[in-house]
Amino acid sequence: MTQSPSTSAPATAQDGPLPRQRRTYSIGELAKMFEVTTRTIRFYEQEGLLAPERRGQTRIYDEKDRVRLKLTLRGKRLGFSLAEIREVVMMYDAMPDGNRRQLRRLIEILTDKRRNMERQLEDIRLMQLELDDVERRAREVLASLGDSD
Amino acid sequence: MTQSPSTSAPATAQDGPLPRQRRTYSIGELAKMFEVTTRTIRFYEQEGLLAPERRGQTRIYDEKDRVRLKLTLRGKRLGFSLAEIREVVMMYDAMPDGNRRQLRRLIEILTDKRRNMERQLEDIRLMQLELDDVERRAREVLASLGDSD
DNA sequence: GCCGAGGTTTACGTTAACGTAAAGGTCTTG
DNA sequence: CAAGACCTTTACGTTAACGTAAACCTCGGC
Repeated sequence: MTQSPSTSAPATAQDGPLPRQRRTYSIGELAKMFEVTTRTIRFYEQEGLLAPERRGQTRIYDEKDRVRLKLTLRGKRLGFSLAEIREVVMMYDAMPDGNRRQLRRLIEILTDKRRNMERQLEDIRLMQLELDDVERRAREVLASLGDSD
Repeated sequence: MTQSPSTSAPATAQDGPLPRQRRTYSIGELAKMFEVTTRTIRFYEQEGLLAPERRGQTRIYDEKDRVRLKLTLRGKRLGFSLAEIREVVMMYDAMPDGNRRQLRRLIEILTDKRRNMERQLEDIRLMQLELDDVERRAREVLASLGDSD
């Protein structure tokens, strides 16, 4: 299958209106899309963060999988471990029939993450000031280098 | 030395005005202050991020060291590797007598970090929205649990 | 004089998050 | 039908950032 935005099926004429967003993806497509390796994606599955369907051996990812991968990678960029991400993701999935204790626990976790975000915001603000400062100084020194060097 | 905010010296009466902020810290003090282990602090030194003085064997940290540790930990929280942090820190130190190439390189790195910060800001914004959403749903489900369970 | 609370070095262990390699299956295109 | 371009599993390797343990020094107080 030498590339070709994989639609789920050839779609015969009588299929009628496609069942709302029936797009699917191969592992390679997702990998390119998010600039990660296929290894990474398989690893995330192994860690319980993804659960694509299979056509034979081959993994078939749908829109939901893509979104989940996107969220996972975003979480990673923010310094969350895969375990943390999985915890939220799994609880989110189990929500509909979750009991009180689980739901409260979920909300607790979310509150915690939010605190984390707040701190990061502050860290970023401070770090930006630092960077500004360092760059300003660097430019000063650079400017003062009339001809020497 | 059963704890006692280590001042550098007993400071005899004739010392005159203390040479601007002469406070020093033991490794244990810093560890508590930043909630890390002493192992971590020694490790950072080994990685070239700190270079405290020695009184005999013992490490003596001053204000500059403390600030550097603070910045290092902040960088870590933002997902920078120690190598990245060291790169900036070392270039910053070498700045005064840095040549053009080095300075330009430093500015380049800073610009890169800044882009990183921008992305993180966006990521946080999005993540906060996600968290809001998940929590809202969780509370809904929780509220709908009149008496069952 | 020794005990406890600090400090030190050396060195091996651990964990997360993949990388990398081998060996093989399945299309499809020249 | 052979060559690519994909996909698969299995399994060992790697790196960063410490943790943990052992064995030691040193001071101030009782």
